[in-house]
Amino acid sequence: MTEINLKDVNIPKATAKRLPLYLRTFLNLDMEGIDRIRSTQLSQIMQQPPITIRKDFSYFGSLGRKGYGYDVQYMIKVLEEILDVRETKKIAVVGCGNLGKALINNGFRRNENLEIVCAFDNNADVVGDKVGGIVVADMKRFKSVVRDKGVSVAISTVPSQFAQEAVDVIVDADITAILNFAPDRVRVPKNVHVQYIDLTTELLTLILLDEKLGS
Amino acid sequence: MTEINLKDVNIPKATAKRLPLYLRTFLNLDMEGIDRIRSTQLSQIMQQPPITIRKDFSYFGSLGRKGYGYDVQYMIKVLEEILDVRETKKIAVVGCGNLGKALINNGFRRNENLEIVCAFDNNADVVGDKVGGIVVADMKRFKSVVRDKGVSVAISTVPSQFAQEAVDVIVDADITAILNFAPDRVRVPKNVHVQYIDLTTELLTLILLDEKLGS
DNA sequence: TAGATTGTTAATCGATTAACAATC
DNA sequence: TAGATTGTTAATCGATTAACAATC
Repeated sequence: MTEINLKDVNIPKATAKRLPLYLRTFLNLDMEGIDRIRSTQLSQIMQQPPITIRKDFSYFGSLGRKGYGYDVQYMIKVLEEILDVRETKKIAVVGCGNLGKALINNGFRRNENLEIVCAFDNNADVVGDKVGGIVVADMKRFKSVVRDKGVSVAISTVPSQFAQEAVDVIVDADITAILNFAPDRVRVPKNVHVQYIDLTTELLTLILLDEKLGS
Repeated sequence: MTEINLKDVNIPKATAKRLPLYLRTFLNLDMEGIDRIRSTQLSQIMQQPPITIRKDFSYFGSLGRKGYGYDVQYMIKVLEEILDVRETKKIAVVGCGNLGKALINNGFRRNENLEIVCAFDNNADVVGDKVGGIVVADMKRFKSVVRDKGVSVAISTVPSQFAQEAVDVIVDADITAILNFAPDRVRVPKNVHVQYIDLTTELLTLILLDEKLGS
C-alpha cells in the first residue's frame, strides 16, 4: 500500500504523513496574523525543502498563486477538509499509569479536534480515580462505554506484557485505529491500524545518528 | 545524508533506524530462552519482510549461517557493539509537568542502558519536588549539573512556546542529542540532532490512514 | 547427500529533487 | 511589462523486493 485515496486523488503515503504538519503550521501562522506565505518561507519554518512542499500541495490542485504564494486561511480550509478534522474525533485511553494520566492531563490540540473522552484500567486501585475531569473506568466496561460515547480511536499505554490482551479488547469493540506505546508488535485483523510510539528506539536512533555523524 | 558509517561500514539510514528494534527483539527472544531463529520467524514477530531483515544484517557481514538461521546470543553481542550500548547513556529531562514526570517514573529499558539522571524545570512550584528518586532542579543549574553528571542526551517536554528557549540552554551545555516533545521546529547548530515526537501528528496520521484505507 | 536458509546481485518501486515552463 | 513564485515533467536517488547462487 503505497498510495492513499483522498478526495478522489491518489497521493503518496509520504505526502499523507506530512499533511497534519502542514495544517498545524498554517494554524500557527494564522494565529500570528500572517495571511500569506511563500514555499521558501514555509521551508524555513518546517525545515523541509520548498520543492517537497510545493509538490505535496500540487496533488490537490493549484492551491497557490504563481508569483504570490499561498493564502493561509485558504490552505487551512483545504487541509481541514482533506484531513476531515471538522468533527471531533473521540479517543479512549487504555492504561492509566503515569503515562496514561499525563496524556489525559495534557489533552490534545483543540484546533485539530481530538478529544480524550474516557479512560480505562485493569487495576482496582486506579479505577474510580478522577484524572483531568475523567473518571477511570474498569477495562471490563470498555466495549459498552466506548460505544455509548462514540469513540473511534484508542491510545494504549499498557506495558508490553499485557499489550496484546488490551488490544484484543479494543479490537473487539470495533475500534480500528490504535496508538500503542508498547513497542512489541501485536496481532490484529487486517482492517485494524496500529501505530507504535517507541521512545526507547527513538532515543537509541537519535544517539546513534548523533554519535556516528558528527554534523 | 543518506548513509551512516558504523564500524567502518556504510549502511543506509533506513537500516540504522531499525537496528534498535532488532536488538530489542533478540533480547526478548533470549529472555524466552530461544537461542536460534530464522529470518522468517523474525519476520512474523517484527511484522517486517524477512528479506529486509537479512539485507539489513548483511551490511555487517555474514552474521547468520546458511540453512540454519541466526544465533540469538551472538546477534545480541553484535548489535550491542554496533549500537554502542555497553556503557550507560545518561539523560536529562527538561520540563517536569505531567509528561516529564511520567517519563522519569517509567524510566527506560535497563537492557538498553539508558538512564535518566536529572530533571529540570523553570517553575518554582516544581523545583525541589522529588520524582522517582530524582530531585527537580532549577533550569538555571542545567549546564553545571549536566556536566557534573556526564549527561549526553536531553529530553524536552517543554511546551511549544518555550521550546526554543529550553533548547538553547541545552545546546549551550554542549549536548548534541535532543528528543523534543514539542512539534514546532527549533533552530539548532548543524552538529546538534533533534528528534521530534509529535503525538498529535501521529494521531492524525493514524486516523487518516485508518479512514482512507479500509483494510 | 538433500534440504534449508542465508546473503548477494539485479530489478523494481517510491520519494525526492532539478530544471524550467506557466502565469500571476 | 518585469519579477517572482508556483506547479509540472523528467531525472536522480534511496529503499525494498525478487531471483537465485552459495553453502551450512
